[in-house]
Amino acid sequence: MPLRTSQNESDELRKLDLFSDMEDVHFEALMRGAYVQNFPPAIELIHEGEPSDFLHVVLEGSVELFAGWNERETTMATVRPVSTFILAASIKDAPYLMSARTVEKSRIILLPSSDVRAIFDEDQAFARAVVTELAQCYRHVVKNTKNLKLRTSLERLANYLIRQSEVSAEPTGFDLPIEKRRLASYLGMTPENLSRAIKALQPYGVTVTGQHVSIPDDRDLRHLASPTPLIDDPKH
Amino acid sequence: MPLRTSQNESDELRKLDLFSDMEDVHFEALMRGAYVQNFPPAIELIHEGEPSDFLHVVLEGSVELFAGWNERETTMATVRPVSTFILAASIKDAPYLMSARTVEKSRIILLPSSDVRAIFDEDQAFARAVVTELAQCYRHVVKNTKNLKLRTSLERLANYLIRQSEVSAEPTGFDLPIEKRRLASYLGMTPENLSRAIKALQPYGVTVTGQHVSIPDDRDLRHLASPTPLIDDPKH
DNA sequence: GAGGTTAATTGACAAATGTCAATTGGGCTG
DNA sequence: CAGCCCAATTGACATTTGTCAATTAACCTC
Repeated sequence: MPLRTSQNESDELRKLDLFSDMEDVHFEALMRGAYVQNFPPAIELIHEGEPSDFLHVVLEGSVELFAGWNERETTMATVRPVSTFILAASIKDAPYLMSARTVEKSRIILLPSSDVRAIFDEDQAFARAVVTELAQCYRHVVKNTKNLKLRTSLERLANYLIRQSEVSAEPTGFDLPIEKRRLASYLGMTPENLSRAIKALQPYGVTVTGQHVSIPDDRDLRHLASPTPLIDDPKH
Repeated sequence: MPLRTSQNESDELRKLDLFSDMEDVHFEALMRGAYVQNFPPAIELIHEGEPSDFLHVVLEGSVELFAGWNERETTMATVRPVSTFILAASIKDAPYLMSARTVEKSRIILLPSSDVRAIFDEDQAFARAVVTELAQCYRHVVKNTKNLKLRTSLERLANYLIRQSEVSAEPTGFDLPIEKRRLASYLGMTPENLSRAIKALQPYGVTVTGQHVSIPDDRDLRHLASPTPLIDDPKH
């Protein structure tokens, strides 16, 4: 049963760059039309090809964006709190190019796309924030394309691990944020190949135990990986 | 030597969706600050990692967008008249993620990015057109990623040829719009592999002679390719 | 703690694709 | 028209990655 958002949840949403500069009256109108819902794992929230009736925001849990073709499927991204996904389809009233399903129990806000578009037409600050968000999404996917076309699967894994290590900034290592079979799919390889690639990175200082990764000395790994902000840094 | 744009060229630019709803006074201001220049083939217009000082518009000729990493290079897109490229970097004042070079002799308009951003802040219709353009660019790259991850190189070529055949709508076939080695790179394979893939498609009704492609009966090809608008249709 | 289920690893082999070099074809210039 | 240069094709082989199946590991429920 869909519920209205609590004050706390509205505040969480307000903090997002996308909504933070929106006029109060517009934000309140958006919240009045919003639903919040809990979903169990493995529930498909949207399906590629369908019209985008809502703009979704992940408040808790996580959501996998994936795409399929001819019985094949690939993971395109994982969405974590607090963030939206597939803004482009909502804003332009175009069909979804990707599907989405919950990875774990998740709490999602659904904002009617028609409300979002109406405010977009009225609120200049929101329009600008939409542009920023779309530009960032676009740049992110361009980097992903470069990663896929320019690097082998071993190089993609190496760079991924370096990136995650930098983000966690823990000297004892970090936990992979998703299951290995999904990580494999995201990186454009099979689970078997990921397993072999993880093993192949051991001589470069990488130790993986279950979900835990530690890289006490990453110099060799960095030499193999050759990270560049033009591919690997989401903020660049 | 950079020249100012002629009335004819301004008119060409005005016709673009990106600029067509811009207020006259803003468009005129943009044109006053614009340069137009002829470039011979193989000239690098922009380099990845560099700041985006100009928004470029291709009036004549063609421009290849490409990216490199560790001595490797890949073709990301080909830009034809009349259109812009890499709007996201200009609008957000971010470094270019791709380089661009002329494929043939080309006539390019250069619009100072600072002028573009200033008008973006002022002109609501232009801001909306920017959103449309960015959403389209984003969706295009997502389809490209799906193509790369979900399909083999043979399938990518098959779908590319079907797409080009539909666009040309000529019963006698069409000419490939770019050189084969660049097409190979764009589709994510080596020139040798493209050559073999072209050969492998002959039993499916594909005949290639130099740049000319004819597909008198495309039923078998379509069966192999399984085209879908969610990957292959730029307007979907 | 046992049993069941799913994820991950491993082995063996197949397929797809890349690399390198030689040859052929096409286009351009003098 | 000849010569040169570059694009494309082809052959042989290497590498990367996928597929399939078996085994092991991990997690969850009763």
